Amino acid sequence: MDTRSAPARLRSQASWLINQTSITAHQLVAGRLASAGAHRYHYSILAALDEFGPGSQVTLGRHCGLDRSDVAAAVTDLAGRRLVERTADPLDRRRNIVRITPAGLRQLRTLDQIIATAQDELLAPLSADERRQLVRLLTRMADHHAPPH
Amino acid sequence: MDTRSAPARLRSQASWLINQTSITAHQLVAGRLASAGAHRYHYSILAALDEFGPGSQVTLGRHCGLDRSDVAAAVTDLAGRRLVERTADPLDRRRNIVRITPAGLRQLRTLDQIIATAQDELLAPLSADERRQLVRLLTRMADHHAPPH
DNA sequence: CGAATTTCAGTGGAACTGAAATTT
DNA sequence: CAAATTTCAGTTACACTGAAATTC
Repeated sequence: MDTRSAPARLRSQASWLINQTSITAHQLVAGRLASAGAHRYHYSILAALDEFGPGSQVTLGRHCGLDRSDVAAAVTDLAGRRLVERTADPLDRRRNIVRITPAGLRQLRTLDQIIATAQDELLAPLSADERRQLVRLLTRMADHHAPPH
Repeated sequence: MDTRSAPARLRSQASWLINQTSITAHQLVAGRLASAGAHRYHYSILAALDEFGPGSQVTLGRHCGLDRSDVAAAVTDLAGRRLVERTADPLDRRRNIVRITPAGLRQLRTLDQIIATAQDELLAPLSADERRQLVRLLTRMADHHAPPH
């Protein structure tokens, strides 16, 4: 594809531009994470556990916008690598309590670096000021379309 | 998901924001197109045929960033609905020449309206000035990451 | 021959749905 | 009983790949 020769109709549509950029972003981020044996979901979950502390899988999913099923699968994967621990909640035995391990914290730091590099690649054509503007505008859109809390 | 309560790490990353916004955009656009019995690929192809005139499937794919296989399937679909015509190129019989029909043009006008409405919904939280800024920044990114032509 | 085009079959990740099992 | 949580099986759309058939 050469987006520069796309129909003007598409080139001027926010949804199309966002989608094209999302494909590029995904290729950059997922590609780099894959070479570290990691997955996009893994990073989100480790980040949420680090920032908010241990929590149930439903809570995790709400925090990072992941589906319950995908959280279950990702947590199983992460637990197998000893990056998180999954224990039954003694106060409510329907729930699992998921917590990050020291190894998980170390992995999170590594992934932070990897992802920062990908961001830089993605935002290469923008100045520091423009990057802040873009993040500001996208944040407003994401917040606006988020369900009421 | 409530993106407002996502980890700060994710909320500040351009790639994550773009991805979340892309999901929203896709839901808005694809949902509305579906109620008109249409598909995202269909709109791209009709728009390219309208703007650039008849062309081969490879050309179509290059113009709107679609894979050769997806173009083949979409053109078969569109031809079945008589929105495009597919004829063999007499000068190079490896090629198909795809052209938009009058019915295809009418459908394109309809889809234009549908998609414009979705854009408005997507960009609701932004002022007219901010919408232009966003499109400008995304265009720069898309162009920068496009392959050399 | 090599290269380009179309077409089909299929892969893999992503977002999501339905339903069962368990517990509150 | 209804509601919440986890888990599994499966679905759909999407981006992409490999390979065959045809033609240049």
